[in-house]
Amino acid sequence: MATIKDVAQLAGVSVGTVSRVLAKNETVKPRLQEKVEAAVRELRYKPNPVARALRTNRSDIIGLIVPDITNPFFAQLAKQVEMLAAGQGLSVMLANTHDDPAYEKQQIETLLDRSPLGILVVSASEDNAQQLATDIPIVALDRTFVSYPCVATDHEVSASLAALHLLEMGHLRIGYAAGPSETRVARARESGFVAGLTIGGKDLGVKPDLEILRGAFDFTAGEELGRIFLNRPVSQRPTAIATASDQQAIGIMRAARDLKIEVPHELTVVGFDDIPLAVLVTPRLSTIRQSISQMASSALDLLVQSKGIGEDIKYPGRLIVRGSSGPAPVF
Amino acid sequence: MATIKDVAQLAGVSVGTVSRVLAKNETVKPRLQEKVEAAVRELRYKPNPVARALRTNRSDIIGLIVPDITNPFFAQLAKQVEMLAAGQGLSVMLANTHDDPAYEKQQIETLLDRSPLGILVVSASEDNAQQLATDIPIVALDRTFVSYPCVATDHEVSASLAALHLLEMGHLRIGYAAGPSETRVARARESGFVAGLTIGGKDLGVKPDLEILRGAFDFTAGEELGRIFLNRPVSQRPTAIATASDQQAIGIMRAARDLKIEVPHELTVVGFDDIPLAVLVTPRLSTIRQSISQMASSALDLLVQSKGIGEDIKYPGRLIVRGSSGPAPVF
DNA sequence: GTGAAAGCGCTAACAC
DNA sequence: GTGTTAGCGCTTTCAC
Repeated sequence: MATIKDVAQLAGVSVGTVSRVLAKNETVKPRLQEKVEAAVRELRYKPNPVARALRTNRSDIIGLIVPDITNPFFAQLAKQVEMLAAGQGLSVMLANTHDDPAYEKQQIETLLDRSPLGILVVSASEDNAQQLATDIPIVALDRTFVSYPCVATDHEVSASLAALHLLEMGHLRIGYAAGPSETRVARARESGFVAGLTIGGKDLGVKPDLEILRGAFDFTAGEELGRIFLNRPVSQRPTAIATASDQQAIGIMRAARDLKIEVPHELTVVGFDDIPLAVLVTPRLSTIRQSISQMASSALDLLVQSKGIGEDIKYPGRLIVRGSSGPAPVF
Repeated sequence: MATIKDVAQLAGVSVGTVSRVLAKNETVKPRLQEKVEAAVRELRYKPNPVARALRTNRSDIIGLIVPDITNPFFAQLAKQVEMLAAGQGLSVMLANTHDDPAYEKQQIETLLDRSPLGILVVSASEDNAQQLATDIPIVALDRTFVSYPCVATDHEVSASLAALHLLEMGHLRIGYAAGPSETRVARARESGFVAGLTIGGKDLGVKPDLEILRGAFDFTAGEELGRIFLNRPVSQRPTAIATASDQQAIGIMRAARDLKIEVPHELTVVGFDDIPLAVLVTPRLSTIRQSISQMASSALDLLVQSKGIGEDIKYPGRLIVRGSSGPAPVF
């Protein structure tokens, strides 16, 4: 591999000059600049990122810490981050934390040792993580992390979209399958849904009935909640159920099928997340999709510009209407 | 951050000695060794990986190139690789190729510039990729890549497992939904299935009827193939269908439901891959699971030991029997 | 505006 | 056995 020295020699200039034209901005005479560029081309010279990193204490690597890359949401996030990063000549280092705060800390520290340009972390440690002693920019993604700027979905607003959707279709007996109230997201989605219902109801001059049940985010929990919601006389069961996750929603659809309740004619179901499975179930699931590419893009921007203590950024999700939602039945 | 110099000073030795105790194997007098170790602890010294990489031309980074991290199979692979790597103090750089050979080449070269310990690549360029000019070890994962050693599932053997399973349950009219014959895996799975049926049939002294239909790996193709297989008189339709992918299998189950054919009582379905969705459908899907952790582990070993031109390694998949397979119906 | 030279933190000869 | 030292390839003063 050719080094900067070879280039300097071939171009008949000093290494300093080569370095300057590589760094673009400096004031190098056009004549020399051309000679250097010619030499670079001829030798197919590419600066050694490792040497550069040693000298400048900063490499063109972005660290990405996620709980579990196997989770489709994080996988999508990772993909977007990697794509955007690659577009800027940056590489991505991936680390999983398995939702273990101690392991997360270790992973972050290992990464920090490599002097990355910055670190993006989807944190597992809800609150109790201590500030890192580093000047490497860190941005929290999806969930807050210590006091670093956080780029995330506005779960409140997003959930309220589902509420408005139900109201617009005339539903007045509504169920909400919430997530575990220990988690911040679950609480945010729940309160957003409630708020949306309240405000939307006022606007439309109606007063919807709301029943909230809580459970895990998963399929099984959804099925159980579904049975509770639906295993009662028609006049007492909700005509629409929104959930805190698509898995729950799919569980509820399963429960509905078992009880011979037809979706969407007798029951509307709206999920949250838009997981790949959402389009594979019948009917296809209406849901709220987070704006993953926007999040990735903003987070990366924050890092690259290393806007020290930036402000949190929140993006609303988008309502995706599919076959599982329809107008309220008239009994 | 403390440097090796600080440690040397505090321990009252030279940097060379410190470097030696850090490298473990050298012959350093126990007395000095202890002093150095004490100094390391006191200063919380951690060697700078960047400096080390510059000096040795090799870092403790593993490159991982996949077509698309969003694909659950690659995500699982990535997770395993990352976990195993982290256990050895190695970090993982992730890059997506979007199944584009040109982009893949670029991604590999970018990675190569960072002098990684080695690169794991799940290649998109089926055949036509040229050898890389580098002495950094490369191992192909899941699919062959140029002439580098390849760690993959033995698709033939794995598919034959499905065939034997069907025979053991007494099925004699069997359908196989193959993948697109342009892809190597599809061909391997198909021929493995056929071979399994032939050999197994001989062993059991039976001569099963086999009908093969081909289509894309996806859900929709499965549904179409399913309709062709199943939309005929009972006496002429297969009592069991194996597929080249779980998506196809799930499509077939959907087709069966539409035609009021009950799985597994009237029809056995066996997929391939064990995607997360496989346990969410009703009945749950019997399938062949690739041994992802074994693959990841072997591939990593090959890299770390940089067994130059090692041999290809193939692992058989494992049959996972679930609700979608049952004994052949007696008509 | 450009060249010379001093390191970034580390490893690996090479001396002793 | 241990210390000394010469770089790895680059950026960035500091002179001129």
